[in-house]
Amino acid sequence: MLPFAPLDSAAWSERLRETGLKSTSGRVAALEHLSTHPHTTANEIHTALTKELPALTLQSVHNIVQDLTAHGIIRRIDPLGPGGARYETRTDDNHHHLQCVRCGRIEDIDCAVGAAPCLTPHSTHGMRILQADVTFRGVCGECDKRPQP
Amino acid sequence: MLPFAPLDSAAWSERLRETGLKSTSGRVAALEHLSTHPHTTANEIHTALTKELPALTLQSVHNIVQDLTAHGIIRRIDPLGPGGARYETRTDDNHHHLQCVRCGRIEDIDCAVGAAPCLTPHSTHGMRILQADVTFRGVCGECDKRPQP
DNA sequence: ATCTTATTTTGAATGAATCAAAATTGCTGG
DNA sequence: CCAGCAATTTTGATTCATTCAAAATAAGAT
Repeated sequence: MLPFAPLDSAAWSERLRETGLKSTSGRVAALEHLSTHPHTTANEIHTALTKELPALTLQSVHNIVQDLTAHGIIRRIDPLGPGGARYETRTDDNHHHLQCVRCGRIEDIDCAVGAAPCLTPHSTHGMRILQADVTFRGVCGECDKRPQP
Repeated sequence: MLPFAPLDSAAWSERLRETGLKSTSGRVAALEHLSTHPHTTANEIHTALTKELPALTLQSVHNIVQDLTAHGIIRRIDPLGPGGARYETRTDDNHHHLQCVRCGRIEDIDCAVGAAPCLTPHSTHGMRILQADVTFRGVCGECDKRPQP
């Protein structure tokens, strides 16, 4: 079970309108997919939605994730390594990530503190700190069983 | 003053050979540039070195940063937003980053704990944690003065 | 000095993301 | 319910970062 129940399409529509954005089938479908499949790329979203929305183009998916990111409805992450940007719908809970250094898999992990910023640096270089992004790197169970290549 | 004195070219040559890599002018120049200009892209390295090494191609710089990363001599970071991968020579001190959300500038910041992992998550999803990557996001002094666009 | 092999160059190709203009769709007010 | 405006998507092309393969070169060992 996900820590946050994924919203249904009506709820996503409402959220879009509240934010001043139009509710379109592409946006709602992308949000539904992202909430059940976190950390997916624009490409993966497009592939997944092409069955129910054959007309939706990859460029539109790029537009969608960019617009939604700019309005704070989704969050962009740029994981280490190849593969491009990934997106997620959990934006306000200050959660963190676990990434396997072998297979690249990403998992969510709740923040111990909860509120952002959950850490504060010693010296800030004159910067006003808003939040701390934490990514734990390690080796996942699957990859740990397998001998290294 | 940098927290770690940048190595001179002889020292970088030695470090390369110790690692089992050949010491080439491109690699040494890239390492010298990276140690004095942290968080630069392959493109920026190439542009900076083109004066002293006109024959060095961008593809070679990509080869170089990839090889050096694979051997742990430099570290790759993928900052949020556009612009591609960046690299740095500080690999063993478990330091963290500050990134301005407006201009994208990145600064180094020493880790409070020092040894990796400096944080441990509550639930690990069965993953063996090696280190914690922390990036503080905020608004730098420069951008805070300027009114928002 | 030469030989072996790693590295760089050359030239081309891929993949992610962006841009501009035309077509379409959602939503507002009549 | 229909018309009209504006936001959004599509279409088509382009840019940028990165990778690939084969040929040329240079580093370091013998």
